Amino acid sequence: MSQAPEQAIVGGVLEAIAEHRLKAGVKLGEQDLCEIYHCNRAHVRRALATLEAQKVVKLEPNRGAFIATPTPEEARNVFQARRAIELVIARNVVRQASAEDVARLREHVEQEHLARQSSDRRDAIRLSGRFHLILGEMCGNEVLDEFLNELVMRSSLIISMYSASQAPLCGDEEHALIVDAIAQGDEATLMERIEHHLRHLERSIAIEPTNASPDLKDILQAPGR
Amino acid sequence: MSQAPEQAIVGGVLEAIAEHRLKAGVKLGEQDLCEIYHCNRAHVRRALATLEAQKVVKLEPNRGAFIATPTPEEARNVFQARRAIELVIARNVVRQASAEDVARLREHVEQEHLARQSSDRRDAIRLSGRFHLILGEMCGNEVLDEFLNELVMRSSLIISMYSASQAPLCGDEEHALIVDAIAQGDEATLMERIEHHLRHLERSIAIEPTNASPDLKDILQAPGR
DNA sequence: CTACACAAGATTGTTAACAATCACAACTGT
DNA sequence: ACAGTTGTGATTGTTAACAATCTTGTGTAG
Repeated sequence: MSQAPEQAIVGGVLEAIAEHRLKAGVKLGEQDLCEIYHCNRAHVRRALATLEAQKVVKLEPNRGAFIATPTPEEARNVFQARRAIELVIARNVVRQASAEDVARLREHVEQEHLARQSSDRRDAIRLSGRFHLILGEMCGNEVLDEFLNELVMRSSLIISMYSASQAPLCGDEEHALIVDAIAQGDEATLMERIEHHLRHLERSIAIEPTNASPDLKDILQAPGR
Repeated sequence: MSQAPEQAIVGGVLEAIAEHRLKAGVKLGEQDLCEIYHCNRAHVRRALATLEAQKVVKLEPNRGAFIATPTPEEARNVFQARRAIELVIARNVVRQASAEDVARLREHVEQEHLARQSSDRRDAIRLSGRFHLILGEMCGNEVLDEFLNELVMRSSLIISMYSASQAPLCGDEEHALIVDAIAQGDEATLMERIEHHLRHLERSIAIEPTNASPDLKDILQAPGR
């Protein structure tokens, strides 16, 4: 089977969520997706099944597919799971990080800094979440990496749903401090910083759902695609 | 949309894996599944997409769907992830378990004991894995519970793939000792026992793939379905 | 103005048919 | 006997069409 259309749809939806272009509760109409991705409905329906298995989308019988809307309890569960996973990932990273790994992380933090200064908010959001995903890639355990990917995506939905104003970014210096601890091989400090960072992120989210129903075509066909 | 056929297929496959009736590498033909579950191919293809998203099945273009075959590295990653997840779950359980929870766990351990004595191996296997899933249900965090479900399922595949002889069950008394620690609210002991138990299970698996290609109809239409 | 009923269009659910690809058996040549 | 080629049937990939359900707009009554 050719999975190209399915992969394009799944990847496009996940990316739009990561960049906060696609919000919780938005309806993903089958025909809309067919037109956006130029494919047959069978591909769309399969991609939606995949997205549902990944907790990205909720399929409602006879009504269609909607981006998931996490409850407050689910939000708390996601952040607890994140702390569990990211602490293990961090431990793996600090134990095996090479000089190249550290340089890559520093480079990424620098890019975050530049994106903030250039007021490119979408880029800053993407890079902010991406920092955590790079740690997952480096930890040497693909299972943990996959879980982290799912948790970061679900965090994105939670953030876009429960942030009254603009989505909060990770603290300005917190990523840099995390990289410092990795570079120094200081496991205890690293764990503290990761825990502090994630609790800080969780506290920065107020429980206020925002409402939005933007144009699907604009979102999924973002500039640069 | 009516998800009944899709759910039946996904549930049936997962259950067959948990009971070691369905082994790593087995081909799941679309037409076979249509006949077994009396549904149209569209349902089968969607269920297979779901199973792939859950890492249960690997879809190969133009060749079909095969039960996943974890590599040795993946096996190690799964067990490391399991230790990370199950330790957090255990901590949650010991902090919030009620008297009813403890009674439920003791009842379950007793059932495991009876299944072992009655030589009902399939039941013993199912109950053995189920003990861990009950802890997940009790931990009050559905995200962790979902991850645990996936990890236990993948462990089942690893066990059925890498065990040269009969699938090892969890140690005879280890579950009972875990329940004791929960009953006594002894968090430190519980964590030790969980860690020891999981490392014991991991060590009991030899890296010897077994080969089998049994009849799909017999497996998915097990007695009692 | 509000509430209810009905109809029409939109959307999702389902199926069957055809196209494309692969696996395997049979045949041929060395 | 073994290796290579070809053909056939099986299986997967894809599409379109029809059925079923839902949503929305319009009309009517109070």
